[in-house]
Amino acid sequence: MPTAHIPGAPPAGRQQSSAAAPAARFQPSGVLAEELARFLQSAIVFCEIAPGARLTEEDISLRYNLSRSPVREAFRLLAADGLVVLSARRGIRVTPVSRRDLAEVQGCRVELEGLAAFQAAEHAGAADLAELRAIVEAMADALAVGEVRGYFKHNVAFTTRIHLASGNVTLMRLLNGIGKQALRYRYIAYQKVPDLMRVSLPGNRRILAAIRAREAGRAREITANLIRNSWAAIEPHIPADDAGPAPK
Amino acid sequence: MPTAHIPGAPPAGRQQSSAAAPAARFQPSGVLAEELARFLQSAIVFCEIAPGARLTEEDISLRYNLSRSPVREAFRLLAADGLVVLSARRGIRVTPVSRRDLAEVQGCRVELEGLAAFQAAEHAGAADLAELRAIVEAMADALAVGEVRGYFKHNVAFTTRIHLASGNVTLMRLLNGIGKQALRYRYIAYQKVPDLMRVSLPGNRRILAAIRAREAGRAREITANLIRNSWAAIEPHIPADDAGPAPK
DNA sequence: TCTCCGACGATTGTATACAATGGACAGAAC
DNA sequence: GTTCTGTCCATTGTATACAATCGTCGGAGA
Repeated sequence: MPTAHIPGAPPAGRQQSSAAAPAARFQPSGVLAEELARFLQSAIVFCEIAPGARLTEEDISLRYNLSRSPVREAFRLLAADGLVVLSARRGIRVTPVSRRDLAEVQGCRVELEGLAAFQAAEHAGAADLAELRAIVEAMADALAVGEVRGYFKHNVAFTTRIHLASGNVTLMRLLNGIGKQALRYRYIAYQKVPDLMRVSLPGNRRILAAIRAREAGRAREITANLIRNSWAAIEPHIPADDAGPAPK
Repeated sequence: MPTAHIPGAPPAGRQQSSAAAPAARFQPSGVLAEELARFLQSAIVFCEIAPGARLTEEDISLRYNLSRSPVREAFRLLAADGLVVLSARRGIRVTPVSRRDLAEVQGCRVELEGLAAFQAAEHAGAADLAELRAIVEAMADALAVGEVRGYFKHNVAFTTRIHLASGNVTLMRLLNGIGKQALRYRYIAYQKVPDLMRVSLPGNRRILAAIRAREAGRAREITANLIRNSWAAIEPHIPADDAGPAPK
């Protein structure tokens, strides 16, 4: 079975550094492995690489004209975030989506995002509050014009900013680890149920209000509820079980 | 500044595969990177490599007679678990311990371990319960003869088994990520405050009882309290702030 | 026709060589 | 004496070659 198609990549032929054929849309600036991991992560989150798709290290290294070292490292990074599954000498698979996985991810998120909101309410500084308010406004604007992807990105920024405001690096590390996986589901949600925006925006406004009022417990509750709501909205759009016959 | 001393390693001289000089106590059987990561992890958790110690990839590869590839990968694994901090071209440092870090780790653990206990109470099967009971007895035996390290290991096994019984792979992944870091603190705790065992054992018995009785909420509460207790017991034994003048 | 066995190929695991970068230190200029 | 600057070196980043392993597929035998 051939490996999966990957968008935004050169046509799989190795290319010289002539001006005519730029190195795809992947243009590394710093450390290759990290750049590549970010690039692939985005492709996976936005379902440009399908869940369950199969990849190989050599595949990617040929496609982007890199050596296998950084490619290999990039895949380890993605695996640590739960976005791909490595199996020795059997290739690499993009983690499939499933209701079971969704339940696990959201269940953990209820606790951790709740904790982040709680601690953000305790520790947020003026700069955090101002930034959060600005992001909420950007979300409102995106909602007004119906820009789903724009709303999604601002929503993610809002969440991330709350994590930051909590001042808890360990918590951020954990949320980062699970968050990548969650992002896929969140994106699917907004794609399939754009109306989720109408519920999400007021919810986020209330979270911000609770944080500003230093009502930590309330911030936690609202956050938890919002996640549970979106969870319920997403669930019907995820295949019921992983796959028919589990591929051995 | 020379790199840190590492116990259980050959005397830094490269050695041939003669029978006389076995390859240290590190004897890989499977994938080198993973084996090495496990080996180093244990050394870090048991403070055989000091917090804050400096290492380099080449250092380790010479010491254990490996190439840099698996060594590099092992360090990435450790970094993903928060046990070391990588900084490009400046070497690798074993993550220092600090009260702030302790607070973050334990704060997250309260939520996640609580969730694990909750779900374990919901889902544990007969095999899980039997195993948990056996482990508790082993802990009691270790306590009876005052074997701190033995008690510690069984205690870790108990926790891990609860994670498993929760049936939540994502949660296990998260707990695994933060757990490695927590292990250091837990080990320091039992070393400095052996009496912690006397509090811990009854607590664990009550957790098990709650799980057997399917009282999920109670299992969560007891777990959370136990963690908070040990947290309080550990704190005085950790240096108040990271270090005097933050080394830039 | 079914099963077992063996060879081959795909894919990752490991080793090694080379490149690039950033810090430390010595020396000169002020 | 202090500061700036340039060189050198330690250390990681990247490229490539080779080894090991597992699955697959075809063929032979029952």
